[in-house]
Amino acid sequence: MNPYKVVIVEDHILLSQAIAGLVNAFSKFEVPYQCNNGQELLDKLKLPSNIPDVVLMDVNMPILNGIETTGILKKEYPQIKVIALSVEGAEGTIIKMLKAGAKGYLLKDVEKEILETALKEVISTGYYHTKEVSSILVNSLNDEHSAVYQLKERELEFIKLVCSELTYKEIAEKMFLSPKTIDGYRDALFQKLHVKNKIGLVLYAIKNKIVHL
Amino acid sequence: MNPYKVVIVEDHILLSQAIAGLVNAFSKFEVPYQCNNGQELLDKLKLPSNIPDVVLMDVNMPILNGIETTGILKKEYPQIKVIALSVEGAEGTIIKMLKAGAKGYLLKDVEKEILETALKEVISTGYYHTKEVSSILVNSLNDEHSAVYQLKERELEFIKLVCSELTYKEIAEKMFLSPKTIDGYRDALFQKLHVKNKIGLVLYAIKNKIVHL
DNA sequence: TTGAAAAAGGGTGTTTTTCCTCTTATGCGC
DNA sequence: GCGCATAAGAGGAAAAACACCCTTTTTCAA
Repeated sequence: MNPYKVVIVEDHILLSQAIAGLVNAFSKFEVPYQCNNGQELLDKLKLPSNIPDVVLMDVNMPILNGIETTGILKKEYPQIKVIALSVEGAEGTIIKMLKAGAKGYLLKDVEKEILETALKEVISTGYYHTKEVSSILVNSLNDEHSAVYQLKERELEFIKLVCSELTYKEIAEKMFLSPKTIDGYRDALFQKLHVKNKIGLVLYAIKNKIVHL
Repeated sequence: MNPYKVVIVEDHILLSQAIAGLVNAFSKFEVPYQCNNGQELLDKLKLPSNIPDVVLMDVNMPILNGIETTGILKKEYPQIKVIALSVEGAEGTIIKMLKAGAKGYLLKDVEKEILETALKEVISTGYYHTKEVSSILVNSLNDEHSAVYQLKERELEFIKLVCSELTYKEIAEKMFLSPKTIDGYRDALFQKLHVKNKIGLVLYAIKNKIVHL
């Protein structure tokens, strides 16, 4: 039987090449090609012979990130199993990836044996999660960390503007809202996110990757 | 002639193993062992036969990080060439690593050919820097990004307190200073760091690892 | 279609932040 | 001892942030 095709989507080329080396060394798996970002993958997939069995997907990438890409794959190519591969263990990120359709989530500090197990499990059972990810999932079912999912588009926009050193007056202008409405956004978020002031909002935003540094 | 010994110090095991695979594939280089953090390396080095020619050093690691470890190596084992390997391109970090004694600084998104070149160059000429790192070095010689080194202990303490959602009044109490003196700290920092307000201060602190999330 | 909920806007007052200026101390070279 | 730079400390006022309580408009599902 032919080996399973595993495509790596990862912008850190060194890591990408290195993982490809590992996967090619596993029996039953091969890496036909690698991509630097989600858009490259989508371009490749237009040719049916390029469709892999598994995608090892980095989360943070330029142009088209792992979350967006996984979401598109789920719609367009549901037969492809996506395993997320990330340095980042932030709950928000993990949950976003899983919601987008990832079948597994590996932190980049796993050993190669785990990677091989994950590939085999995803092929045979359809999913694979490490203990760490499973426990994070359970913990975040209904605590304040999942609040990020209840934030509306407008609130996210607001938070991003707060993080760019603007005053509320300036934010009001940018969002075409009255300063009073902005007060409302602020007060609502303070309560929702359990923070005391602007600083707390900024810290929350950074921790939950609403803004990037 | 014997191949050069290259030790990888990296807490992300998958990446560590992957890089080891790459390096072992280079002619003239071999990886005798790998470490998960700086402390493991120092333990290993107590046995003279374990002393390598080059260390590929991650920057962010638990227990003993890359900057501290490099500093110790410079003193204790000056013959070992350290090449920093990091996902992070923050100027502050790069400068700290180079000050600590790193002979090269590679971002983890370099291609394996660059890694091989870097190893060869460091062995033969004593250093290797990519264009990116060189330009960062030049740019940061005398602009505001190097300001972090001019910050006094008290100012760092102040910034840390700002980042913990305290008001200036509360900070004044914690630092046993009048709120008006705190005003002075704040105004001085705004000017030094070219930020407009508290938010800017917080962002600066996070970017430059004065505080951690 | 109606009524509950969410979004937008408003008033008023307090607290905190920000900006500008000023004095006092401290050290340092001559 | 004298001038001079430099840092700590502080006053006053304006701006912004924060808190609390309110009304109108829109949305959307029962």
